[in-house]
Amino acid sequence: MAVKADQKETGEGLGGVTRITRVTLHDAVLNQIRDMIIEGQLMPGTRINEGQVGASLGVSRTPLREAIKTLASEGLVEILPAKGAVVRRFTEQDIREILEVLKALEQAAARLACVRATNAEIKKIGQMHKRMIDLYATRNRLAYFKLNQAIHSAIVEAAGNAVLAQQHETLQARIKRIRFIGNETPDRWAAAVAEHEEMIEALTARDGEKLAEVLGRHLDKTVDRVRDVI
Amino acid sequence: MAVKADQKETGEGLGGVTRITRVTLHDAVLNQIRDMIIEGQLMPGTRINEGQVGASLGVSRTPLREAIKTLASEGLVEILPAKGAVVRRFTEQDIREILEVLKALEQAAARLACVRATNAEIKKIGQMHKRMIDLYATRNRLAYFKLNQAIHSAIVEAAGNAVLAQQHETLQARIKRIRFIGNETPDRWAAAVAEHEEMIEALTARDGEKLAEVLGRHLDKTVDRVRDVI
DNA sequence: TTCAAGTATGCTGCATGCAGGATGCAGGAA
DNA sequence: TTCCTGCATCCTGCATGCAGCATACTTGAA
Repeated sequence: MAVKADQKETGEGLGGVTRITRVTLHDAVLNQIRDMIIEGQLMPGTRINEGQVGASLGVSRTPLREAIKTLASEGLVEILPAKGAVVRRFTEQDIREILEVLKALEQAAARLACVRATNAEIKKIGQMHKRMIDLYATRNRLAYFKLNQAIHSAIVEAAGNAVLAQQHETLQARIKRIRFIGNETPDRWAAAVAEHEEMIEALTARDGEKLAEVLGRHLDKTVDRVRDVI
Repeated sequence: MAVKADQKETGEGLGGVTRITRVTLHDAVLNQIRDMIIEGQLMPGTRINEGQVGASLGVSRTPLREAIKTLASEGLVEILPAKGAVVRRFTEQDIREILEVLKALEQAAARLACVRATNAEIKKIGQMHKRMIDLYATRNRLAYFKLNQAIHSAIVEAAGNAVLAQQHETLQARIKRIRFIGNETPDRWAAAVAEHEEMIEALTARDGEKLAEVLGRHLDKTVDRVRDVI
């Protein structure tokens, strides 16, 4: 299974000509492994054997090692000197801390987004919300989950702060898997949807404080939602 | 000039025996280069020639490249495919965004610290503040600056959230250099000191909201303090 | 049978080799 | 003179080789 070099548009040259982008193996491997961890193909505690993983990706150890170092700095893997890298396992304390920071970031984003977001952005988020409600109605859990995360990311992006968005994305990646497998009881799920409803109202009204407050509640509850899957 | 392998205490074995720590070249190089960037030995825009830098550190290209990848994910260097790595240059927009996030993080830390910090921690921060005042009195700019940063970090650490502290540290590193060379006019410097005074009062009173408010003001002003050095 | 020491294997950490692309310079044409 | 093209050099990206440590196994003794 070779790594597929995904294209990425980085602006254009003359007359709409798409500039060709070189994707280094390092980058390709990095994204691949990150996805494998998030999607649960590499479970927490799994040793990453450089020889094996490299071979299975059709890549030598060098770019793989570079990718692992990056993943370590993103907090997704842990490097044990002279022993190798393992997919990081998070304690309940870790989760609480991550959610606490995510809360701070999203609340800051909320206040900024209510000031800076364009009407188009707000409208788009509202539409995402509507689609999410549909998915809730049909209990399409996977699609619901993805759109849910996308909404949170969209709010953060609407704050117009790339650094904030990037930090948020990195932290969110750490616990994405755990959030997904967290068991959503029917009433908790309903409550989450209701909170989202409030969020959209606050955003539409550009009420930053209100939006921050709802997001805070929303994330506080997340701790309970994932507690039993650690 | 060989890389010195700095020791790091990672808990202790039996009877206070310091456990020997293996420092990989990757780590040593990483810390070395990070310091070189922060201390201005590697200026923004500088190309990092793997051959040269590796030779000057007495290290082969492999661990150096791994370190560079990590620095890139920390946002201190930029990797241009097939061209190499350059020390990242920050625009005024970048600085504003970073400070905005630092503000969010420090404000969150402020509220948490006022709840969770031990009296000993608060006392210690108060003492650091007193020492800083002395340094201000003697206009010892370098020492003042370092202690100033240490105080901010101490407040964040007092929040008892390792993830928060780590994110803060990483972001702070990005603009440490710029903050240092930012020209502190006498009145702006005095204002900063006065704000610090307020901060310590709020912290001692465990008034999280007040502390968050002062920190917010403090960081808002920082944009002005560094604007002209970009 | 159990424990310990010695041995063997495997894997990581690092160095180095090699190919391909990027940069700079020289030479020629307009 | 200026611009373009071809060439030489340099450097990055990746693969691979090698040494040393960690772990597992084996053998022997209590």
